[in-house]
Order: sequence, then C-alpha cells, then structure tokens
Amino acid sequence: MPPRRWPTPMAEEILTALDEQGYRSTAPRRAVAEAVAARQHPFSAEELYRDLPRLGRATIYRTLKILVDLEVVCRVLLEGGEMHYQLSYRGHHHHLLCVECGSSQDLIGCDVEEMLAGASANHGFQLSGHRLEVYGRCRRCIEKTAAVA
Amino acid sequence: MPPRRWPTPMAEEILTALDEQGYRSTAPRRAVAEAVAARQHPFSAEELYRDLPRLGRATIYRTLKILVDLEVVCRVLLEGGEMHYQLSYRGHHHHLLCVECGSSQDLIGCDVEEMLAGASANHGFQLSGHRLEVYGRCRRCIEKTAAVA
DNA sequence: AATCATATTGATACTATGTATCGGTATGTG
DNA sequence: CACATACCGATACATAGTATCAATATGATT
Repeated sequence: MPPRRWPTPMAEEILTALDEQGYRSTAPRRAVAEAVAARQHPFSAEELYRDLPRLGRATIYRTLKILVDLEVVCRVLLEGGEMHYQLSYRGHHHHLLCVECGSSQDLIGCDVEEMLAGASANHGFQLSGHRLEVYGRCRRCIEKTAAVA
Repeated sequence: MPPRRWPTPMAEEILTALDEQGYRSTAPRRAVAEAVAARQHPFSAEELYRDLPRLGRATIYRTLKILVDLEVVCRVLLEGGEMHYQLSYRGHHHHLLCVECGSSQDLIGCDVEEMLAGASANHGFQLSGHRLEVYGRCRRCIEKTAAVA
C-alpha cells in the first residue's frame, strides 16, 4: 500500500483553485475539500453536512457554491429533481447518471451544443445556455443484472 | 368582441382530461384549470397559489401533480433552478426558455434522443430518460433590443 | 330527492434545499 | 504582532414541496 498523502491529491487541487482566486485557506474549507474529494458518487449538500457535523450548515452551502463557481465541483440534477454535487473537471459537460447505483460518468462524443445552435436559430432564438442530464443504467449495473439472470 | 366562453376552451380540455381518468370535477380543480389556461408564460406553483388564495396550498400542488402526470401540464426548469409549470401538449418535448421575458416555446426539429442514444451506447449505458432545457433570448426580445439601439 | 361510500379538500406540520443576517473569530498582510 | 476583513456558525427566513387527518363535497345508487 502506498503511503497516505495528506492532503489528498484531489483535495489539494480544490484548495489550490481556492487559493488562486484569493480565497483564504481555512479549516472548514480544507475539511470540505477532503470530503468532496473522497466522494465517489454525486452527493447532496445535506449528505456532506452529515459527514461534517462540526461545520455550520451555511458554511457547507457557501463553500459548495464557491466550488461550483470555480468549476471545481459541478451540480448534477437527479431524475427526481434532487440537486447533487460532484467533483468535476472544468468546462461545460454533461452526465450519464445511473438511476440504480447513483454513479455518474461524463458524456463524451455528443455534440448537443451544435445541434441546439442549429435548432435554436430556426426559431429565431439566441442561445445562451442549456442544461442536459441523461438517466439510465450504467454498464456495471447492467452486467450485475445479467449475471444474476 | 366574441362572447366570452366559460369554461375557457383550454380549461375545458384540462377538465376533460381529468374526467377521462376518473378524477372528480370539483370547484378547486375547475379554478386551477382556468388559472393554468389563462397563463401565457411558465409559472411557479406559488404564483398559482397567489392567484387562488382561497384554495389550500396542498390542493395547488396536488392538482398540478395530477396534471403533470396526465401530461396536460409540463414542468419547466428555469436557469436558476426554479421549477415552473406550463400548459402543454402531450408527449416528450423540450423548451426554449427566454431568460428575458420568461416565455417558452417548444423546440422542434431537434433530434436529441437519437444523438443521446448513440452516445450512450458508446459508454455501455442503457438510456432510460433525459432532461433538457435551453436558455436564451426569444425573437421578440431580440427585436425589442434592436429597435432601441 | 335522500343516502352513502369515498374521493377530495384545507389546515397543519414536516422535510429538503437553500439564502440573509449578524456578532464573534481566524487569516494573512504589512 | 497588529489589524482590517474574510470567514464562521447560529439562527432565522424563504421556497418548494409531501404527509396526515378530520371535515366536506361528489357522484353513483336507490
């Protein structure tokens, strides 16, 4: 087993992003960075709060908001309408959300933007943004079911 | 001016849809149907409640939920995350939402489904649904700005 | 038209997901 | 090490719903 690094590499990236924008390095923010980095699946703000009960609820929401602004974390809207958060690479992208295990993977090879631009133009509509979430079952969950049957 | 019809044609369609599914015709439902039909733009449940203060809040939400299930009304997610509702034709479709005037128009000539199916397959992902909202400025608002300048 | 099973209502309380305020504290800059 | 201020946590408030439940309205039946 390799030695445990502290802070975790992903958490460190978050903290670096904060520092670059002039945000102060505080204990609550370091704790949030670690907790966010440790999550494998999209999580709700309240779940994060439960992970970090010694922090104030407002601090959780405030910090998440900053991280979303910095595009270090992105928001993911579940099928039922619940808002979840997830560590993310910067830049606009979409998610394939597994409704069974809750996992998320980035959707690549899908030029929605271009298609929307064309369709919008036909409506005389000046496109400024969009939101797209895709729901279904991931490969792992499909295989799990197949194995049982 | 043509004579005012009562109930309004659109409201009548809503009430017919309810009746067809065995829902009872009640004064609150008739009031909601009229209020929904009278709305030109997507509206929030709370706005509808303000329009109909004599109805209970729960009734507003309950009735909206039924209408959404019947696909007579559809849910529209605004850019800021607020959920709005809108009278709608049945079947899955998407919206072009004007961030300036709040209007909504159905997006046609955009085969998102097909594109998503292909992209999902490449990820070994079994598609079951998606959510897409498009934000920008409608033709009317673009022209309004152009006229001023 | 009166009866009656039950679908529906509205009041209320509760959950979830945030935002605003504000006195007190920690940070990092000079 | 002083100090301005960014940040914190507690609290209250706002919005968007859902759950419960006693009281009532509906429509089917007689």
